[in-house]
Amino acid sequence: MTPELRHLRYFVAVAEHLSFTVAARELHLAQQSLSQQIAALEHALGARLFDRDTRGTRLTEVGRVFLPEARAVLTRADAALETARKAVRGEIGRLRVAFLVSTANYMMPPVVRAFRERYPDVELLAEAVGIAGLVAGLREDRYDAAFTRPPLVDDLVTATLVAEPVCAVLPAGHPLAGRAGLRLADLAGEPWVLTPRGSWEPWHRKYDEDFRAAGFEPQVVQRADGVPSLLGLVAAGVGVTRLARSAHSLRRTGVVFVPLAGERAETVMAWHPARDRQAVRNLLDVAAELAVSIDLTEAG
Amino acid sequence: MTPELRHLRYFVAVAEHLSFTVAARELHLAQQSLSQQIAALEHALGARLFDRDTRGTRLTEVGRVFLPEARAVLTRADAALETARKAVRGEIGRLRVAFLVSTANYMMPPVVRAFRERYPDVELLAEAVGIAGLVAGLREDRYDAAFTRPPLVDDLVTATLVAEPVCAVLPAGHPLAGRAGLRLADLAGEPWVLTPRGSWEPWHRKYDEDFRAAGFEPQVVQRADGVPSLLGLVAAGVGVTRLARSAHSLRRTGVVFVPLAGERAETVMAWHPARDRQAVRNLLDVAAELAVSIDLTEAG
DNA sequence: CAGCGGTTACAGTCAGAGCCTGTGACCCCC
DNA sequence: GGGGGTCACAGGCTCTGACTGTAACCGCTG
Repeated sequence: MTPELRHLRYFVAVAEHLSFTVAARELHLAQQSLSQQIAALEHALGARLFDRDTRGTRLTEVGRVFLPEARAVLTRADAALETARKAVRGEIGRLRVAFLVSTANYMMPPVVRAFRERYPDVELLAEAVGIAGLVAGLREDRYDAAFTRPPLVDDLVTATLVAEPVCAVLPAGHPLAGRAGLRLADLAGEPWVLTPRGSWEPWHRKYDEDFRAAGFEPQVVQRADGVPSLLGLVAAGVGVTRLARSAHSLRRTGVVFVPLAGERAETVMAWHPARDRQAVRNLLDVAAELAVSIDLTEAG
Repeated sequence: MTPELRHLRYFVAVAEHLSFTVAARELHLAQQSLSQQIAALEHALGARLFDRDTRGTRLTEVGRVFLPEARAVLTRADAALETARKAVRGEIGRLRVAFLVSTANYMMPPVVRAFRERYPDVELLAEAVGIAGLVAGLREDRYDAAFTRPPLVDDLVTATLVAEPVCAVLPAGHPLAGRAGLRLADLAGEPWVLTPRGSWEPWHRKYDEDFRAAGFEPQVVQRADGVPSLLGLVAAGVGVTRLARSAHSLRRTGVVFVPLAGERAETVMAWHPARDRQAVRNLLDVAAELAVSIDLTEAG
């Protein structure tokens, strides 16, 4: 027989009470069963742990030596289980989070900061990536969660955190730059600067729908990847584009942001349903809490 | 269910091989049984430890956190068992040893030194005590072993270590002091200095026999407890006495030791048979080894 | 594309471990 | 001397931790 934690628990209980009867009562089992298990432990160790006769129970020298050892093992085991439970609650471990580059500027700092404060024992790995890498990373278990923009794909779960106005982005001095608001149709005749079609299919399908609903097909004079590039081209007067208002924080000169009626850009947290761990839930909770308490899209 | 060491062993094995099948082979059990036990452990923790499908097994985040914990518990448990085994072998623990005051001067230093060297992790408590306290201490479990002189009592076990000549102790200048050897009968007419009759019955019964065998009853002019007192009285010319040769080391001036024909004084190790631990055996071995390698009675 | 070798999971069965109750021997104290 | 305390022994029950047999699934290979 090889000793189990049960034997150590029994041994410590008997050693603490120096009585099989009392220890058995505490352990909620019969004195006979306790005697049996202690005997088995003694057999495994090759020595008696207690001197016992009709007038009581005393530790032998081996028992005296073994008692602190047994206690230490039990304490260590308890600690191990407690650590495991903490991991289950998502209070310890590692969390790999991707931030879509175009949302990273305003989402990453407050989210990372708040999460680290709330869960200091979780190793949070934050990374800013493009949309394709983000989705692939979630699917292939390189990220546990991601902050990004919809629409994505069916096999990922998302939760909406914030919605902000979508704006027409015009060069400073553009005839429409002074308006308080615009409809997408107002920009039908403008030259457009957009991202390459291949960047992320679901987005471009939605763009196509939006323009069709506004009754025109945009005349694309230039395609460029990344919000800073688009803003640069707009500032240079190459054309106009359409971005979430939070993008304004990336470039304040040479461009004007005018809200487009009825359009909203959402920021969501996304994750793979098969890897729905508590730590991911905790991250969502922290981010959602943050979203109601401060305007994340203004923070950048 | 509360996790046992078995579950941790199984978990570590699966985590190390990342395969239930291979781990089961190593653990000498069926894959199904292993799966069952891991499932039980996961149920107890409230979370899966492995992501498993038909193409393999991977640790979950909780599993990654728990693995070093489980290893630590198993390591601690192994250490505890190893410590227990050392205690069984008498290589660790506490040993309470009594030395009869009249043998302590030559026995205690070499025995304690040799034992400490051989068993550095055993806490050796050495004490010099009178014969009555020594026997009572062995019987009442205050000492684990004792070095003393026979005869003792039936309920204690003894092992002889050394035998030395018994000497007549005479004042310097006594007519017989120049002799190379004496018989007890030669001292029939002398005034005697002896220990009080009450000090230890078995000894005095033997003295009585010795004197009866020598054909006289000693004329006791003074009784005094302890070898130094006897030596002092002999040196003062009050009378003669009879002591083991090793007592000479306690007083070199004013007294002369003359061997008595045929008489030997033994030094024994004594212990209680009910407390016959390995550590006691080890002490006996060390002392016996010492006895053959050096003349303990001369060492003092 | 079918078959084979690999994975784990599910279902049913069995032996034994661990627990129970009943009983006995012994010691101490009133 | 009896009552209350100790622990040990014996016999029986239950459930757990094994086993075997089977199925579902994936990916490689011929």
